[in-house]
Amino acid sequence: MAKKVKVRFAPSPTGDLHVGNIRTALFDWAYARHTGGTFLFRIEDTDTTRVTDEYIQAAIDTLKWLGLNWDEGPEVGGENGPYLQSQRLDIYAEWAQKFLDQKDAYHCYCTPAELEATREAQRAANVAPGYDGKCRDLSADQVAVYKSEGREAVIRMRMPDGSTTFVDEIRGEVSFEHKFVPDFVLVRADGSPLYTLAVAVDDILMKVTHVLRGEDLLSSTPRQIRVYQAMGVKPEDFPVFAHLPFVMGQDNAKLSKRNGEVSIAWYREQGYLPEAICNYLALLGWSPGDDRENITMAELCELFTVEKVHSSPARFDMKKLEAINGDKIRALTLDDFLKWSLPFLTKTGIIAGTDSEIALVKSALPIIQERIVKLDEVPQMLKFLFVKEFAVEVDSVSKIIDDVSKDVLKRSLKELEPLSTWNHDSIEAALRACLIEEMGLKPRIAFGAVRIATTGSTISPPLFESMELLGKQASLARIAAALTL
RNA sequence: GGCCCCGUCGUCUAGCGGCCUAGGACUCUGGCUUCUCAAGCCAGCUACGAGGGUUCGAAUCCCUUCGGGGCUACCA
Repeated sequence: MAKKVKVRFAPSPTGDLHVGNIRTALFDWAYARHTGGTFLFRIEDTDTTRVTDEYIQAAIDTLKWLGLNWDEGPEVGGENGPYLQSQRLDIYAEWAQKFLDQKDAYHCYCTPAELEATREAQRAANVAPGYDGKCRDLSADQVAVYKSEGREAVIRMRMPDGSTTFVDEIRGEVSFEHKFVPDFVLVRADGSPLYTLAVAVDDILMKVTHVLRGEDLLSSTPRQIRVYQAMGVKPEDFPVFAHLPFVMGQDNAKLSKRNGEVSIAWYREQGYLPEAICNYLALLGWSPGDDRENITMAELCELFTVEKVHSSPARFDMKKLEAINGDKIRALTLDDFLKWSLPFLTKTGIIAGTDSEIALVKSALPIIQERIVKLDEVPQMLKFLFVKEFAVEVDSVSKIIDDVSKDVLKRSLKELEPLSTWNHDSIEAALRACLIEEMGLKPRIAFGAVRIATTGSTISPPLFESMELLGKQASLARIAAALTL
């Protein structure tokens, strides 16, 4: 019987989680859910100079916001914790000592300057750069000399001769000659562990069965496998590796701050829905195999297999994300749309959040739902319903001060004033009768003037519905005011 | 430089030897609809990096080449 799948997402929060990280997290999560396995979330904070508590918290919040819930990890705990590597230092130290005792690893006293000089020479000589194994077999005397010089040692893993071959679930069999995989550092001179040590130890100790991660880690896999071997793990117990293709920016370089907005926090502020982000990201490097593109989280879990993941990198396309976000917004129920919209309305000060305001927003949302792509457009769309001191946009004023417009507005006022029933049907019937039929105007001319007068802009939600929501009193007052411009 | 990965429309992709005069989606262009903006509908543009093989037949298999990317840290 196959082992129960356990997939881990293990970011190193040296900044806000970005699009690439999230795509990896999404695939990890989807694979775990698809297989009925466990999704483990681990924080790789061994580089204390770059990881901050704020970034760690932000990573946790982002995953939660996206709905990528984890079964083991920060906040939820689990039997293989702790899940912050900074809290597991003693574990790594123990293993490092064991490797030392087994002679799989050794102390290296070379200074950074010496290592740099070696690399320079190798480069100049056109040979593979990397540690030359100088400290592999130091005698006690030599060690004593180094120590007397005040040198501090790092712990290096000894790479034996030969090669490492493993099967990558996405790329097939991959092989590395050890002469191109130099002895690597496990523990810094200050005693702190490096990624190379911590990642391998944790994946084994936390019983991870599948490692789905970015392809930048592909060439570090032989090192990871070397640590498994030193730990005494049998090959059949190694995790399965699958290296996901990159998400690239417009300029065909790995996505970074330079080539586009990559922080998920930014997308959140712009009004993208988590489901849209996940749907779009799912399509970057993966497809269900048919023409389906609108995929829910539940469907993703059902359909996701590593087999369908690409081996080639994908370019991030904001336009397509926007299109999907628009689709997702249109598919929202009214209550959900309201829930997502409210924060944008209050944040911009359009509404304070009173019950009556919320009720008006709720009745107005249906008429804007199909005309926005992002939630941050909601305030602009509904502003006219809430502004205390209404004014026509400066650019639009000139369009309603001509004689025709004045006539339209005067006539509208006269026709609307006696209306006893104020709804979009009655408003439309009244305005059509007088402006289109009697005055013989083109609808876009006639209604355009009324639109500017009542909503303040040439662009608005449907006019009659807008006027209904605005109310008779305010509508008429605005038309009257427009006549004085 | 060395090692490794990758290569279908502008972009994301379908395709796993004949169903391909290469399908879908986004973008773009034109049109329809229309009270603005959208949405919706219709149409159009545009791709198998190149060169060799293998085969009756190749986007699909092999080789070479070109191009892109990653790694080459006491980062991850």
